[in-house]
Amino acid sequence: MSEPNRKTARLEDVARLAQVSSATVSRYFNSPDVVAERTAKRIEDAIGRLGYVPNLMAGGLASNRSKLVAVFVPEIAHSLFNDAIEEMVDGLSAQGYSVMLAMTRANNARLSKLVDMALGRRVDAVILTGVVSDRETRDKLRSHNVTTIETWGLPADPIDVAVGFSHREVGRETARFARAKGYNRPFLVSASGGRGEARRIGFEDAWTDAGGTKPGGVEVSTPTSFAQGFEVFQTIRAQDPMPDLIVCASDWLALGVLFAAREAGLQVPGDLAVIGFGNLSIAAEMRPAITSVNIDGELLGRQAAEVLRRKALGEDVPRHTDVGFRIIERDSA
Amino acid sequence: MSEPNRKTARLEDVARLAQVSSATVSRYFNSPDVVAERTAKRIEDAIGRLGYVPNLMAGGLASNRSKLVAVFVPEIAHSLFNDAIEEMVDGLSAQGYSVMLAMTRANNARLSKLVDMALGRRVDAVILTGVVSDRETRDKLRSHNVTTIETWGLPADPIDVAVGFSHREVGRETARFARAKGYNRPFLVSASGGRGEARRIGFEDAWTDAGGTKPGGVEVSTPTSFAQGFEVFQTIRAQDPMPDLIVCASDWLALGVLFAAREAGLQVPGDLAVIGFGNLSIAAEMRPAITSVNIDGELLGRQAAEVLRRKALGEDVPRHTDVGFRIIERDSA
DNA sequence: CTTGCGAATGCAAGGGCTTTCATTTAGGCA
DNA sequence: TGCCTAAATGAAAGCCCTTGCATTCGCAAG
Repeated sequence: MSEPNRKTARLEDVARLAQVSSATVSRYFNSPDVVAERTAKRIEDAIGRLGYVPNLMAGGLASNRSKLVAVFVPEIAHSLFNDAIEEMVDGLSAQGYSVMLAMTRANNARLSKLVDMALGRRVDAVILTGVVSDRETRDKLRSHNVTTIETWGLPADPIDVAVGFSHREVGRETARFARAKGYNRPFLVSASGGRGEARRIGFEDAWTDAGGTKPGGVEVSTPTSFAQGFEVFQTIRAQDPMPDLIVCASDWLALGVLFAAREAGLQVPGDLAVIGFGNLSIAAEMRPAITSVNIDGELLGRQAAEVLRRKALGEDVPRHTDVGFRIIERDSA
Repeated sequence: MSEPNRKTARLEDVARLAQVSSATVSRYFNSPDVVAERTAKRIEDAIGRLGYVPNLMAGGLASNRSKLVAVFVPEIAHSLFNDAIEEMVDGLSAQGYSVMLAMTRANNARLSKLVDMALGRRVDAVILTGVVSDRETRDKLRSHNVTTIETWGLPADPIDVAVGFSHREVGRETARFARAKGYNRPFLVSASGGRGEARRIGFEDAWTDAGGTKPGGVEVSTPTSFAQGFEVFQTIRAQDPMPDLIVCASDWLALGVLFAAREAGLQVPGDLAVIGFGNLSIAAEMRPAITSVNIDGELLGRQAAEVLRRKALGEDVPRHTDVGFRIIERDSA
């Protein structure tokens, strides 16, 4: 930092200044406990004087470990995953991993290109969050033998390992909750795609198993939005008899429904109850606060990081890890 | 993909199979136009057969260009920047850059650590989006001589270059807009921190310059939220005379204010008008749709990518690029 | 003052690519 | 056919680290 170094400092420069070999400096970074304390001091000093920052590309090349993780998401602008991702990124950073974020835009051609980029950087792991992968991509990931963590869902046949929760079970549990709270005419606003359907089916199953009649519903396209909730309310309104509980595929939808309901002069939950999904912070902030399903993003991130750690040590890792979910009861249902 | 290769294929393996030197294969990837068509065909074929994916770490090491860009943001969960980031990531991907996303959590110690990580990976550029950097970090970025793009704001003395817009001018323009629309008693819900203040001051200046009396206001902490808007409405309500226009530091705030106003039985914009900032998609979806200030995230991303391109060619780049902004007039004001 | 042994360090061979410079090839023209 | 030039390709020297193995050091025990 103080030296007017023409080029960026290298390991060897540090070594020379600290009067050790570059191997020792390398060890200082990668296995500090093996370096004598006095030596470490000298090295630290040299690093500071030179403003040295290790070249992780060279390191990765030599060690064949990149300390890079690619996280794939469909999008970030209006994503339900953001909270979870945020916590996941935190967890990974804490373990020294850098995170490459890639947006697939629910587009398989893009996904494939981005996977190539990730593989090209020899990422230590690929994390797919709510991403639907096509056969080709799955094969590529498998054949390249990279740790792949599918998360959010909990697919029966994961590419490598899955850390998530059962959407089917979310549906079931929601039905039980609804029943316990005494609702009689639930209406499902479900999202298109495997996970949304799984929740719908789970709800329907548990509901009819418990003696209810198959609930009405409507399917909306992902990503779900506030506006969709707004619109859907018109459909709901037209039902006769009107439902007494709207189970939404996302908090955005719930917000829209709730808003439209209030505008129409309905009391929530008095005239119409609403349940969301995702537990976005706005669910808690809204008045009435929205009952929603929470996924523990932090736990998810920690488990993902844990999987990486164990894989790195060559340990066996279960193919499925269920992190569960929790219905957060608030005012709206 | 078909060959049972024990290790991942290397450039040399491709070269051997295609009966060319590895230099030629390298050229096939990096300057395709220089490779004869017949040769290219053979190489493509070999790549396909081996399922070869170039090792970007090795490439980066050799070329001293990583094709990696680090994007720093304070957070992603409830960020105003998400739309812009999304578009920026798209723009950079299109140019072959991978994006490393780092969250600073508005914490300088974290920022510093993350900057080290980025520098360690020898990123081609660092993009700071709405990130406030301390002196130490600025110095480090400067001394490491990495292209640094500060964006969202337009600081007077950027670390390297800035691509953004003037928050002061947003404030001014909003005041002009308010005046033109005939509002008389604006009230500012401003965000703490340099950018929020700049907008407030801009508004106040333009408003008083035009003969208005200094508008009332309240400052809220970032990140701004729906709940804050909700709360702030109570303060607004207590004003006598009540303001006729609430200028909010974010669409979240605007949404909260609007919601609270509706609950209180006020007509928007009849009894109370609201302006947001950020033009989140929910601003357009809301009923009444919220008048907001739009930043062209795509343009921002394109300009950032353009700066990288020109810097890479050794061209001079202006230290400031103003991408402007636009007030989107909708129903709420 | 040896000897032995673990702890600390050094040596040197890669890791997979890019790029400069040199060489070969192909094509056009006399 | 022969020569010249441009296009295409090849050879090899790095880029900056990590790590297995060899060596040295320091110190306790004999």
